[in-house]
Amino acid sequence: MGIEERKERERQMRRQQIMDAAKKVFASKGFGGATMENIAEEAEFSPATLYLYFKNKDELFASLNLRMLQDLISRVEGVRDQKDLVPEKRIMALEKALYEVYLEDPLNVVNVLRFQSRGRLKSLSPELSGQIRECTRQYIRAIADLFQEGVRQGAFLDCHPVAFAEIVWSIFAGLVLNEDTKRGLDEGKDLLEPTLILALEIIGRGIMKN
Amino acid sequence: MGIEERKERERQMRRQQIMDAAKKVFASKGFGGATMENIAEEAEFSPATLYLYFKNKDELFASLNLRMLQDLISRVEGVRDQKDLVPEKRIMALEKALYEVYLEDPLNVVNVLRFQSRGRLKSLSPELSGQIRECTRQYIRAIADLFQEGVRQGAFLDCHPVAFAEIVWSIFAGLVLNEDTKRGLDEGKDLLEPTLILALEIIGRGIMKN
DNA sequence: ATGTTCTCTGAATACTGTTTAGTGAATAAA
DNA sequence: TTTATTCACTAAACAGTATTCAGAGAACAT
Repeated sequence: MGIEERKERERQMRRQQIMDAAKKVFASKGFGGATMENIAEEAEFSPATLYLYFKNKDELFASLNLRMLQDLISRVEGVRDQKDLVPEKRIMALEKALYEVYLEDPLNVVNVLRFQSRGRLKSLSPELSGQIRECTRQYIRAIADLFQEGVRQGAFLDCHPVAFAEIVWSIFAGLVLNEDTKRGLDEGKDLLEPTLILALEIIGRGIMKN
Repeated sequence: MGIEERKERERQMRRQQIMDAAKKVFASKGFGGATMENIAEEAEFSPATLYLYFKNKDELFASLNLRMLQDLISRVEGVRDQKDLVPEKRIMALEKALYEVYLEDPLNVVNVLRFQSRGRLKSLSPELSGQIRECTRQYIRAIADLFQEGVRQGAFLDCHPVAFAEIVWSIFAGLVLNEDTKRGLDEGKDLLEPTLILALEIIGRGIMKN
C-alpha cells in the first residue's frame, strides 16, 4: 500500500516541522516564555494540532532534548573510540566534544539542563522518559569507559568510573548554567571555554598516577 | 512614635510568615507546582495579600534564595578564615560546608539552582537582583581567597582564582542537579556526598604543586 | 464623633496549556 | 458515480493560575 507509506512519511515531516519550529521558539524565549501558540504560529498550524503529534508541552520540549543527547552521545563515543590518543589527551578531547555540543545550540543546551528536574520528567510518557534515561546511561557509560581504559593502561588512579563520569558531566552542566546565571545578573562575557579547559586540566592532573 | 515601630515590626513578622509558608510549599511542590493560592493558604492569608509584601511569585521565591545564599556565604567564609588548616584540608572543609548547605534544605537548594536562569532573573526588582548578585560575588570571592591563600603558601599551582572558585561551585551545583535528575528518571539512591568528596579529592590533587 | 489611613480580601482580568466537537477533504466501498 | 468512512485539522470552549482592582472594615488621629 503506497498510500499508507506516503501518509506516514508526511506525518513524520509534519512532526519534524513542529520540532523545528519549537526549537527556534524555545531558543529565543526559553521554556517558560514560549507558548504553544507561538510554536504553532511558527510551524503554521493551530495550537490544537500540536497535540496530535505531542502529548503536551513538556513532551514536545523533551523530544528536542533527545536530539541533543544523541549528538552528545555520538561525540563522546567518538572520543572513547580514539584508542590511539594517550589517556591525558583524551580527557582534553572530551572537553572539546562537550564544548562543541554546547556551541551547536547554546540556548537549547541551557534549557535542557534546566528542564530535567524530577517533577518535569514525571509528566512524560514512559517511552520518552525511557529514551532519555537510556541516552543518559549511554554518555555516562562512554565517559566511564574512556576513563577505565586509562586506568587499565596504568595512567589514571583507580576510582569508581561511573562516579568519575558523573563528575565530568556535572562540571560541564554546572559551568554552562553558571555562565547563563552570570549573564542574567550581569553583562559579563562568555568565559565558558577557558574555564572548562582549566577544569578538565585540573581534573586530568587530579586523576593522573604520578 | 512607638506605634509606627510596632507596625513595622508586625509587618516584618507577616512578611516572614509568608516566606516560611512559601519555603514549605516550594519544597514540597517545586517552583512550578506551587501556586500562590497554596502559599496563601499555608500562610493564612488571601492570595492578594501576598502581593502587598512581594512584587510577584518570582520575587517571593528569590527572597528565599537569599536566605540560603547567606547561609552559604557564612559557611564558606568560615572555612576561608580557618587559617590554621593546611590548604589541602581546607579544600575538604569546603566540601563539607557545601554539603551542609545542601542538607539544610535539599529540595530548596535544587529549586534555587534550577531557578537562576537569565529569563527569571530579569523579572526581579533591581534591589533584589542586586542583592543576589552581591551574594554570588561574595561566596565566589571567599572560595577564591581560600584558594589564593594556598597559592601564596606555595601549596597550590597558580591559576586564575575566580575561575577556580567557579569550577568548585559548578561541581557542587552540577552534582546536586544531576542527583535530582537521576531521581526523576530512576529510583536511584542519593550518592551526592561520596561523589562530591571524590570530586574535591580529585580537584585537590589537581591543584597541588608536587 | 468624624475623618483618615492601613490592611486585607472577594471578585474580576488576562494569559496559556489542553480538550472537545465538528468541518471538510481524501480515500474506500457500493 | 454515489455514498460511507477515515483522516487531518481547527475554532471555540475549558480550566487553572498569576496578578490587579475596588472596596470593606478596623485602627488610628483629630
